[in-house]
Amino acid sequence: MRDTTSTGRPRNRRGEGRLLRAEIVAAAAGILAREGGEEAVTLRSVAREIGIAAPSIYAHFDDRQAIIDAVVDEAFAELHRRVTSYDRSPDPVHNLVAGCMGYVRFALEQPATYRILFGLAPTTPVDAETAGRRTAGFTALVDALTVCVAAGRSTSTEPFSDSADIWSALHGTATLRTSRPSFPWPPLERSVRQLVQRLGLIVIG
Amino acid sequence: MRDTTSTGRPRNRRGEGRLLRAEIVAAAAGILAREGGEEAVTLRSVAREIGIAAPSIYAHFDDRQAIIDAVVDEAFAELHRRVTSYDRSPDPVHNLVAGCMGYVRFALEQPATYRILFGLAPTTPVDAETAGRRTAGFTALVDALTVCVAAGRSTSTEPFSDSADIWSALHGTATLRTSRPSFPWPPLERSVRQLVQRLGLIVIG
DNA sequence: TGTACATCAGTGAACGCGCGTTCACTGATGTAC
DNA sequence: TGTACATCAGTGAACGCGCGTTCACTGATGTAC
Repeated sequence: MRDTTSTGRPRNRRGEGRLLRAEIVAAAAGILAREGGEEAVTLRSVAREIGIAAPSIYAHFDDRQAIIDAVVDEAFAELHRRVTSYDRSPDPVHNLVAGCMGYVRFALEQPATYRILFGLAPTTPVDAETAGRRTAGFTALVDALTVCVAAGRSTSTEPFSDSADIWSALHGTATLRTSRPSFPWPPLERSVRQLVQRLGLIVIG
Repeated sequence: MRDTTSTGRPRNRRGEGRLLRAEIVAAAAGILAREGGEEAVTLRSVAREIGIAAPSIYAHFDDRQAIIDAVVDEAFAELHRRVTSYDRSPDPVHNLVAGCMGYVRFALEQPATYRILFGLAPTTPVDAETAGRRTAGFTALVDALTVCVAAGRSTSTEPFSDSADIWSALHGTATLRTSRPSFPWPPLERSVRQLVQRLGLIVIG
């Protein structure tokens, strides 16, 4: 395994050096998803993937952790999309379940990516704006449950706490299935629907 | 940081070489719990902790992974104790909740240890006996819910599937709280009691 | 009771590996005059 | 239109580190005779 390739990629034109930054983040995200763990994302593995020399990365990132941070930011944005991109229904319960399904599906389809979001306590302290972006998914969940309460479709008296429990249950559903793929799990849709209905105190409409 | 210490531990007496095996497992478990990640358990860190030379470990373990495996086995046994060691009550719902609380408390008190049990898919294939020991906790949960059904305290018609969902929810409750310690979580007991009651279809007795 | 010897419980030095990071550099390309 | 030069987008070699693992070894201790 060589660090460099003779048939290397062509260098970017003048003024287009920033393009490499995006390539680095994309390569890191790819390695993470493919190899299954953050530790596989090294400066050298990223450089190898793109076909550049390892030190070239320092023009765009302070250190290895800065690459990971960029991947994390992108992944949070993608997760938020998955939680909020569904066809709106007049039925608020349907919308709530759809958002939750989006969450769980993301976590199951991209387990390694999901794991760097919620698998460990964040090592780097984050500013308020970043923290906001990182809890946007949860906020959407609370909102969706509150709409159900307002529409008389949930008897929850504490939507925030009940949403926190739903979030925990969704998180556990996705991660435990990832961890124990050969366990005889109930069908995913059944579990998610039931978790939401029972923990969200949904009444049949 | 040196590999060896001049004030090393005294070597074991003849015939007591196996004692070192237990010391190695205990040291590895300690490093794991203290450092928070499996990757901190290296042959050298374990040797340093005990005060032996790194190659001495090879008399007791084939390789690094074998140490981890031994720690995992011990941790599963400990988890099973935590799930089943509570004062039995005539109330089957109380027993069910007590077992679940034991599970979640173990996961919250020893997050790194819990993570090597359920944080990733097992890398080493396991024999049937080992697999059985590793699902003993879940079996206890199904049994406890089944007792509730028999006593008319649960209306669950699918205790196995509902137990799987409870397990997922407990897993998520513990791991997400570990991952997001500064989130305004509801009190732990409230969440666990409510997860069990709602997902287990518990009726007020 | 004395002694040669086998065995046990380790040690110490060395290896090759991939890693993050530093450093001095190179060669193409755009620009000022 | 030509040319000197600054800048940009990287490169290549090297560093020290901790790691897993191999190897030949050592010194205390129990045991056979």
